[in-house]
Amino acid sequence: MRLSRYFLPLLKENPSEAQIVSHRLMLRCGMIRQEAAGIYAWLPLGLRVLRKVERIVEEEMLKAGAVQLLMPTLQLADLWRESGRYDDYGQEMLRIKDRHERDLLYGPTAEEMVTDIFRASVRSYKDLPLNLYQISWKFRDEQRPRFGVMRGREFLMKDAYSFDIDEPSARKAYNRMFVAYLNTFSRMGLKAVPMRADTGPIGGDLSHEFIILADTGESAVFCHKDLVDMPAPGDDVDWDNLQDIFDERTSLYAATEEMHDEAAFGAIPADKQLSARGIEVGHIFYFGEKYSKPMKAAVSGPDGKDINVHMGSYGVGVSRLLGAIIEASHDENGIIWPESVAPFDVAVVSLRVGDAAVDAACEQAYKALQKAGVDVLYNDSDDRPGAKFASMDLIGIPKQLIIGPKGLAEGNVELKDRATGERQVLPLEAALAQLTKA
RNA sequence: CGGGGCGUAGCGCAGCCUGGUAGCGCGUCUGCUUCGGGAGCAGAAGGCCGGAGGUUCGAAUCCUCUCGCCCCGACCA
Repeated sequence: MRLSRYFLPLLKENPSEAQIVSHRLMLRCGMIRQEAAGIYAWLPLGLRVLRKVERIVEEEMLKAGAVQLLMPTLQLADLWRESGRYDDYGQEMLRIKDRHERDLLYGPTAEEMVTDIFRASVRSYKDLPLNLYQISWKFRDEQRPRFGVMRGREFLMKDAYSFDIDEPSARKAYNRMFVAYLNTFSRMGLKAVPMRADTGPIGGDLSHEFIILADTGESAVFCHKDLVDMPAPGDDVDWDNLQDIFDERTSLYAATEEMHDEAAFGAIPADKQLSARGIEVGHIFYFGEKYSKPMKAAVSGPDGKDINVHMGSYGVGVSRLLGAIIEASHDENGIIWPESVAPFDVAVVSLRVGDAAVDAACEQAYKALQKAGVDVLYNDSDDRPGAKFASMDLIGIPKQLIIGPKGLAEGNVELKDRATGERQVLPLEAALAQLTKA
């Protein structure tokens, strides 16, 4: 992508409404634009990151055996009357009437609809276990949206729903999501700690929140310090037998404020007690027959009798994750994107647009990187060098290939690492070899 | 939903108290000179001062009502 043909509306000054660093940086980088309280347009740079985060979520869901579908954002109220939640949900649910005066709602979640889809097509226990998920826009009419995409009213959520024949099988499904979540967040450079959590209006009796520790987090959390740096389990696991991993991660104390037990926390050795704030990026629930029973989602068991399916649901705040990643990875100059979610892998920075040698070297680099499948942003704007350095640092591209007349005269370019600040001076070919070898 | 604050140029703000031709910085456009960490000079464009009523000869400024946004709490992925 040539910057001169791109849409990247950077802000030099901090917008006054943005209080936390991720919100400020997302606005300054031209990733998002607020259209109403808690409602944002995703500008090209923000959308690129959102898509990369989505892709990681999709890949990890696939490994865990979940199947992607896409349900409508508008749902019929009648479906929610079946489960009883139409009246329970309150004003957070955006209610709409169509031209025939039918009650609709903009989905804040989709347990009812996925259960409806399930019960229409699945009749036999032999089709289980099943996990259906989607990544789609949700709307919750929050009383007080804030902090940019961290608490929007409209937000992108991955929501998965598991269907099993009985509780032991459902717990295995729960464990698969538990492990998939640890791997997902780890790939984004985040340290997520699973914590015992309240189930809220989703219902049920087993629930964990995945928390990123950050001073700007909205929740007060308490946990054993050893959980924070515990590495993710990775892909090389037995997906049908994850109980040991689950037990390892849940035997140490970790709870959100609502579930906090001061006595149990106090029993942790003092130097291992961690009381902090956190950002909730994922939340998983097991709730058994809460929906399958009232909505009559049953399958025939081995003995021919109908059995209500045992369900769980599993959410990841995809748009919120962008805020969490930035909170976890930035410095005074801007965002430091982990390579896995960076909007571009490499920025080719021309220090003298119009200089024949510089232009030729930049074009050569741009084409070679594109050909190698590298996401490259070619900064061919006629800004002065200082302005380019500042803006490329601001938007946090992991590698900057800096090409200017002085270096070229000696046969060299400069390769800069955004995270470490480390710079190498080397010939263009060597730099390209490094950038394309991965 | 309780409490507080703010709406003036794309962004950040001053002007309002004490009514009298709407300003500053950044950005944008033109030209010239520049060019390795947010350049300099010269010129230019851009605002029904959130909206509606009212008071007044005259309202960004005073009064009333509205809409929107932000912050603190309560609530929530």
